[in-house]
Amino acid sequence: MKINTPTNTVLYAIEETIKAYRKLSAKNISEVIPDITVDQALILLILDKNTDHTQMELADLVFKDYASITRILKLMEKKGYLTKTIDAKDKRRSTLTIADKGKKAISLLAPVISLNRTTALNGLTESERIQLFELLKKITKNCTN
Amino acid sequence: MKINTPTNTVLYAIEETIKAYRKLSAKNISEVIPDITVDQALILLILDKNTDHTQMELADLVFKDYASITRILKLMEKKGYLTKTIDAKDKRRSTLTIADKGKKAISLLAPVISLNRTTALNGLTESERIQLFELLKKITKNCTN
DNA sequence: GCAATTTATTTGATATATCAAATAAACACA
DNA sequence: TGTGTTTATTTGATATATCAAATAAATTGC
Repeated sequence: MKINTPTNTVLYAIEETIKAYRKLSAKNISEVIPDITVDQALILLILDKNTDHTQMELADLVFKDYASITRILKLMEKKGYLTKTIDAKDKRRSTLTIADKGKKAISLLAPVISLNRTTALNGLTESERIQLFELLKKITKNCTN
Repeated sequence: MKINTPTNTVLYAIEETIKAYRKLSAKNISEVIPDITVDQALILLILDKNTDHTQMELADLVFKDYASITRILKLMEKKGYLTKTIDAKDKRRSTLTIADKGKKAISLLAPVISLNRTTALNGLTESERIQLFELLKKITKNCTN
C-alpha cells in the first residue's frame, strides 16, 4: 500500500505549480499582446536589459536548449519583434536587435509580467521566498551532480 | 536598476528545478528502457496502481492537457506498452490495459523512478519537504484563483 | 422518446523540448 | 599557413503543450 509521502508528492507539486504559473502568465500576456508567447515575452524583457547576449547565454538564462532558442528567435523575427544580423566579429553569432514593434511590446509586457510574479507569490513572506528558493536550488543541485 | 530579488528569481528557480529533475529522470529511465519517455513511464506507474482511470482523470493526475494524454497514450499503444478498448458502459471512453511489455517495463521502471525521487530530495529533511510542498501549493492557488 | 445540452475524447494547428547530427566559423599550433 | 579541434548555431526527427474546434456518446428536460 503506497502512501503519498512528501517524497512522492513534492516533485508533482513543482510540476503543478510551474504549469499553473505559466497558464496565468499566458492568459495575462495574451490580453495585452495576443500573438506572443510566455517564452517570447520573457526573452524580449531579457534582451531589453541587455541585447549583447549570445544565443547560448540567452538559452542558459531561460533554461532552454540551444535548438529551442534558435526556433523561438526565428518566430519572433518572423513576427517582427526583433531582427538578427550576423555578428561582424564572430560570424557564427548573430546580433539581436529589438525592433520598434518589440519595444512597444515590452512597454506593455513589463508591467504584466511583474504583476504575474507578485500575484503568484502573494502571501509568501520574504523569508518564505528565500527558503523556497534555497530548497529548489538544493534539488537542482542534487539532480545535476 | 533592477535587482534580483527573490520575487524575480523564485519562479525562475521552479522552472530550473523541474527541468533538472526531468533531465535526471530521462537519463536514468533511458538506461533501463531506451524507448520510453518520462511522461510515459509515469503514466505506466499510475496505471499499474489503478487501470480504472478515465483519460481525464489520468490527465489531471499528471497535470496534462486531455489532448496531450490522447497522444501520449497513442504512442504507448503503438509501442506495445498498453492497449485501448472501447468501454462497453460508456462508449466515449476507453478501457486502458497494460500489456505484458508494459508490465515488464514497470518492474524495471518502478525502482528507477523511486530512486530519482530520493536522489532529487536528498538532504532535505521531512519538514523541509513539507514546507516546500505547502509553499508550492500556495503559489499554485494564487495562480488558479 | 426526442431535441437540446453536456461530457469524454480526438484532431488540427502551432509552439516548445530534446537529442543527435550537420554546418560553419574561430582557434590552436606544429 | 594548413590542419585538426573546438565553439556557436542550425536542422532533423520525434514528443509534448496548448487552445480551439470537431466528434460522438451520454444525459436532461419536457
